[in-house]
Amino acid sequence: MLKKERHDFIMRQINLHNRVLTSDLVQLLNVSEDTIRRDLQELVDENLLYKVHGGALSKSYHSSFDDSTVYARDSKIAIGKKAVQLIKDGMVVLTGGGTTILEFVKLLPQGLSATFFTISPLVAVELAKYNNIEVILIGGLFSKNSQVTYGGQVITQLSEIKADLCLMGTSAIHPDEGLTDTYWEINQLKKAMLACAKKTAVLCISEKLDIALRLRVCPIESISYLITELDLDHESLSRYVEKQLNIL
Amino acid sequence: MLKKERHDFIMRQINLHNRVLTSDLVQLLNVSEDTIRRDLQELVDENLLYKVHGGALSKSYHSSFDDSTVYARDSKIAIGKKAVQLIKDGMVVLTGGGTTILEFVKLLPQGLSATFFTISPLVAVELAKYNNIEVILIGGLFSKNSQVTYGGQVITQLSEIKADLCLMGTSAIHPDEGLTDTYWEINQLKKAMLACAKKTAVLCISEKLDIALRLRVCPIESISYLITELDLDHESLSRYVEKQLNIL
DNA sequence: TATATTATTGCAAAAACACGCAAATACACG
DNA sequence: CGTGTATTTGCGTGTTTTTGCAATAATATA
Repeated sequence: MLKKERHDFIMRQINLHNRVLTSDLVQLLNVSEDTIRRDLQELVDENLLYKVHGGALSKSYHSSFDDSTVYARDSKIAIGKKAVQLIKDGMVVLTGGGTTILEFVKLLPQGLSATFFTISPLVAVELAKYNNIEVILIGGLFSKNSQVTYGGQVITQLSEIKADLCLMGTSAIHPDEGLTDTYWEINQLKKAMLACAKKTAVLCISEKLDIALRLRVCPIESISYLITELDLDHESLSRYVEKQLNIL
Repeated sequence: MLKKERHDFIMRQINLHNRVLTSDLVQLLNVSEDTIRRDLQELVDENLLYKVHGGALSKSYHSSFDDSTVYARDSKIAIGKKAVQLIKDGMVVLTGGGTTILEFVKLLPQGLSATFFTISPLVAVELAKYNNIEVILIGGLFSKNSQVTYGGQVITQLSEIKADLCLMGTSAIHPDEGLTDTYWEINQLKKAMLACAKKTAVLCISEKLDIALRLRVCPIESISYLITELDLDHESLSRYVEKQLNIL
């Protein structure tokens, strides 16, 4: 088996299970521990996974608890500031959940008059602090992990909305694979959100760039704006610039 | 399970419940006490939590004074404790919003398995901390004052629900006038909530007794339980006892 | 205060790791 | 084709990390 094949295999395992054990890979791929270790190290160097004692973890897995702490808050604020520029008086905006979106909401100008649909209770509460923003919370099953509403009812309601702009956080974005996700329900949800907005902005801290997970939400071309904390000319973004994406 | 995964698991528990017990973690993660203790120590070193005798506490728990600023919190906790007695496994419960309900939710037993419908985002977030509770957030326009969803869409959705018990806070209750309210929309909302539950419990701190406002929600007879922080034989309750109300 | 629970410390075994080295293989170029 | 170079892989060695155990100390709860 070629090295590249092993690497691909490892990445597939990672995206499938969010983690791999060195010992498992030794058995599955039938090579020595050292080889696996070297493979993992090389993948780390390519910024594709996260190495820990005993194996490796998906970079996006990282987010599961980071979301609830104030992880990378500065970056998120930087992203929020950029996102605010997209919002104009009178707009109808649809937002997802997550801490990045929450930071964005906190940065909105006080006088803004707009209509916000959201699937995140916390975002709704934060939006309610603005007098001239009308807030509509889209109801349904409430996800304990991602703290947003989801399920059939949400998707039905989304289909009745026509928004000017959809703002969503992301678990993974990749220049070729586009937006991807791990959970089926969240995947469906994001698709529905995309479908009901004229334009979509993806808020994404840089460490989630260049990651592809199991389920495809949409190709990169379906996204109108990509907002990261990086400068436009940062090399990590070059592959996205090529794709004609509007990058803030 | 990898060490990093354990750490993430612990942090998730901490962020969810604001605290963890060492002994619980030992069982959940199936490792020795020493390992858990070392894990906690490492997380302390990373400045992610506080360690105390018996377990650990969330850092943000200490810095957020939200709890202590709740008006008449002791009374509300007393009410919450009584209300918890009404909840049994397998129930379908509908709740309104407000700080009293929120305190009640925090007092639910960990293992409870039930379905909760709610119009309050904050209640939904709090309920999501219980693994075996299914949470359905009823969506619609979001009220900046009362922090609950309201309006036609909410009422439509409520009409499709059949709950065993409805728990609501109240702005005013009076032995002759029953439940009353000031705002038309909230009034409509409460009527709809009452209509879809077999029984209704009203959570009410004593200072809201014997008050009648402009708009009538329902006569006192439509209420199944009245829960206050007072003892059953307190004189303020005598007029309600006469009305055959179940008083806790 | 007495008792049970929880912490701390040091230790040892097992597992995982890093490093250098050498054999095998693939590649480049005259 | 032959020779020199680079890459890949596995092995041996010593080191580090992780984990559980036991003995002792500290702390809660009655």
